[in-house]
Amino acid sequence: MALSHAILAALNDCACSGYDLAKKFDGSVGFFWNATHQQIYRELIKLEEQSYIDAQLIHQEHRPDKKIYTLTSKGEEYLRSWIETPSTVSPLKDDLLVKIFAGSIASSETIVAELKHHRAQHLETLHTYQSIAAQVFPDRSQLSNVERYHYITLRQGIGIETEWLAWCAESIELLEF
Amino acid sequence: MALSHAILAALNDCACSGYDLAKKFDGSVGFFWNATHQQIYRELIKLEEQSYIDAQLIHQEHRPDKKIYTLTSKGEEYLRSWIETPSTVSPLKDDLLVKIFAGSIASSETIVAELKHHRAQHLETLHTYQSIAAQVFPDRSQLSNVERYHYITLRQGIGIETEWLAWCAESIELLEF
DNA sequence: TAACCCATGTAACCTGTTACATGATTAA
DNA sequence: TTAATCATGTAACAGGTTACATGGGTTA
Repeated sequence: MALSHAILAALNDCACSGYDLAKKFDGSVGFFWNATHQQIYRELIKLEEQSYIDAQLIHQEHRPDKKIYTLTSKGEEYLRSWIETPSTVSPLKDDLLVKIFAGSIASSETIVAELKHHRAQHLETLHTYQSIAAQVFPDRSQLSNVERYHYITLRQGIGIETEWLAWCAESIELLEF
Repeated sequence: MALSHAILAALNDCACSGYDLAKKFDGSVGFFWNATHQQIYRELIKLEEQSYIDAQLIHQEHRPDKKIYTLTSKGEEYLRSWIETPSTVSPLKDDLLVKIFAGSIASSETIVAELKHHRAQHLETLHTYQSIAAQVFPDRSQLSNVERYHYITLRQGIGIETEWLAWCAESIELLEF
């Protein structure tokens, strides 16, 4: 039931359509929870059946109609009670580490190339996070309550990506010399 | 098809039964790929059908019989070719970050308590990794090829857990004062 | 004598992925 | 005129979770 929580969290941030949500899941919430548009549409139907969200049909000229979803008070209560229930650390699923674990059956050049490839991806993600930090949180001493929480999640991304980069560099060195 | 790779990687490390694999997925490979025993048994059947692994039935007195699975050369080739195919960074799925993203609908005490709870879990994991490092890799200048790769994955765990701890501490401070 | 370990499995269900489908509008 | 954007959906399948089931052996 975790996709539902991510959707409710996104809708709590701002009411929007399934299509908008799908785009949000490519940024913001999507940085720590990924989902395709099909999953989102399916989940929205269930959430509406459970009265956690309300849909308002918006008729548009020259564009397909859309449904704007809003959290109901029941949905908000449900989100809050989930947040208040302690959880364990989310399990990892990481391809790169599986590859490196079995790395000895390939050549070290292959593994080093893959590490460099991942280093480039992490560097790009770090740059994305840093530019969001500069653009949406230029003044860290003046954060609203909502902003402070968003900023904390951004800091996590920046810290973790920085750590990945350091580890990639260290591992490449260990394998090249 | 990623569980299959994790199983092949585990079997490449050492031939074992489904039951042993399930235990391995609570440590070693399990640190970066989790799976239940039901998933493992189901996947083993498929891998055997595809001739990526071979089963040898071991009859035991006073204990249920068991099947020891070994990688075939076809399975090894398949694992190697997967490792040689570049992959993108694995997507995240993290409950805590979703909770914090929507943190403003709960009290800051709730969020701080959850951060402390997670900090304790990360500290425990870090200790686990550090004791493995001390016990299985006491002399880092004398690593075999296989050990070097395992050591690199352990270093990742140590680095990431350390970063999580730093982030938890920083976030708690931001919310408490 | 209760609980846990060894060892494997079935069944039902939920979640996630991929492909396909529609149809108008807008920018290159 | 080609591709992308807006907006929603169906269908089939793969992967993951939870509960249930068996039955002997060992440890507290």
